[in-house]
Amino acid sequence: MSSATLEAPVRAIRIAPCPATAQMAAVTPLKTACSSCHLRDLCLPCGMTGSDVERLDSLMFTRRRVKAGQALYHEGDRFAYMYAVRSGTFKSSLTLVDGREQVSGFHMAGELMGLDGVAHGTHASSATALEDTEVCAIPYAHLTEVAAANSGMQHVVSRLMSREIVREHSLMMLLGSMNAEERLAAFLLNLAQRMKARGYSSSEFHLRMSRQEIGSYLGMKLETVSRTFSAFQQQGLLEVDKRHIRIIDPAGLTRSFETRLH
Amino acid sequence: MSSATLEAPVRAIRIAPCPATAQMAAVTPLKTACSSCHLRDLCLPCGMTGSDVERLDSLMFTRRRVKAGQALYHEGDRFAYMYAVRSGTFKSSLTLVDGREQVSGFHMAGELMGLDGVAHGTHASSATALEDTEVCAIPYAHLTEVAAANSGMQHVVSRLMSREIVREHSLMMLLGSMNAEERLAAFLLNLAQRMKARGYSSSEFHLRMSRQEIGSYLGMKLETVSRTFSAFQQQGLLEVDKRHIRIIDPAGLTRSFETRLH
DNA sequence: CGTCTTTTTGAATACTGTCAATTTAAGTGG
DNA sequence: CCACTTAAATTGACAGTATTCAAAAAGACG
Repeated sequence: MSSATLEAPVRAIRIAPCPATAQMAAVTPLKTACSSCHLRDLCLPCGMTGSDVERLDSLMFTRRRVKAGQALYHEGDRFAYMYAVRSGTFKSSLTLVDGREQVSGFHMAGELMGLDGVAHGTHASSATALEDTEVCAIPYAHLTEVAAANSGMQHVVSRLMSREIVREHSLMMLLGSMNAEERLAAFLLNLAQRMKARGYSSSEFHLRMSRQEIGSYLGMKLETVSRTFSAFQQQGLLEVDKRHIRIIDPAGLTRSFETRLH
Repeated sequence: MSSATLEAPVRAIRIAPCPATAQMAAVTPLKTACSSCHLRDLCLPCGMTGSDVERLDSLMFTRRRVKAGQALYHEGDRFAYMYAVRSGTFKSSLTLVDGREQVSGFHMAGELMGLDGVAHGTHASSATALEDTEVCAIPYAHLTEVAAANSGMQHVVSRLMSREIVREHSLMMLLGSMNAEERLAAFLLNLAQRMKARGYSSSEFHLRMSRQEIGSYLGMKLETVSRTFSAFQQQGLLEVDKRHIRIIDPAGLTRSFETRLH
């Protein structure tokens, strides 16, 4: 139940002009204006000016709820929307030839999903809610229309895509050159930083993903993830209770992947 | 010397309106029109119409030569150009905190580099020539100008960036879920396919990168790369003579990473 | 021709994966 | 509400794979 306190701030996000109920949202999707969104600083951090945001507002993005375990889109679906997470957590994943799942990312409030679909017009990965979630659906065609009339907006979209490329670079780095402890340490510190950016505690949080999903993302088996959590606990770096994490010694965690000896 | 025959077709690429000498190029950079470029089908495969290409031509990209071992740009350099490889091979890499190099990609004729710089206005990785090379320098500011006046062009740029994201997804997959043999097999088959798309033999080619660079890219040590080459040779899948590769049994290579048993 | 780099190969070690058993948590249905 | 089933997480023992250290051979280059 300790996770409830952590969830509270996310649940508190409400759109000023449309304080509708959840029931209404399920039937008639809410529209959301970026200018009044509590997440705008996270979502559009690429130097958007006030006038850019106003232009975005002309689109009034549709909100959509996705329940825990449900998919927002599937690998191969036609690409028409990109999505901004409003609340909750998603995973991106793709299915390997042998049927196993490969997790390629986790997405928290204010982060974007679906940009990999621009390339071929179909989503290259699936997005699945790890808890009850809410997203803004951004019609890509409309976005490019706005962008065509406004080069500033175009820059924003380009930067967002480039940011995704950079993000994946660093993950490749992680997968290519780190051992199990370093990978998990980097993962936890990254999560902590993102939690902090969202106003949560960076030292204590609840994992929304399973050991298996973490392992898939970090390129290791779920047993190794579990063992590494235990090792960190024995080293006095963490307290772990299933999915509840308390970081006791962040500097020690940082050292564990900066002090590369092998 | 066997590589000379492989290089010949690349060297043969000449721009129709400007058949200048290499010496001239070093002093007064040549300008290149996309419409007359032999690589246009590789470089702009995202559904560009004839009129789009004409608009691109108004920019007349500057050509630049980069000698083997030299950097086209460094990690941290201000981002102003993206680059299209005209001939030769590049590697993208970044420097880890401990000073080691992490290779994040290899780029052949017709492929783009530098898109990771859009995010923060500085290049997130370095690009180094693995042999004597030639690139088209594409001023990003001009490109966005053209794109602003032409939404079709904007789509092209967006698709190119998205394609980069998808490419990195598949590399992550590789790093996250494959063993040494599978990684090297996937790498070689990918190279073979790209050679074929450029009109070279897909069964016999010359590697432009060292075992160490391959290892860095694939997340394994150079010794393991070497051992895996030897293993493939013993299995009758390859003939390896240093950097000269002949693929004897492509189907066998494919099986080696499709028949995933672990 | 000597030096430096790259590549190959061997032997020992370390790490991660595999298999299996147990515990705990979370649903499900009577 | 409780027994039952299912899923998630932990832990141990062992096997397998990749890394490390070391040495030697083969080119590359001035």
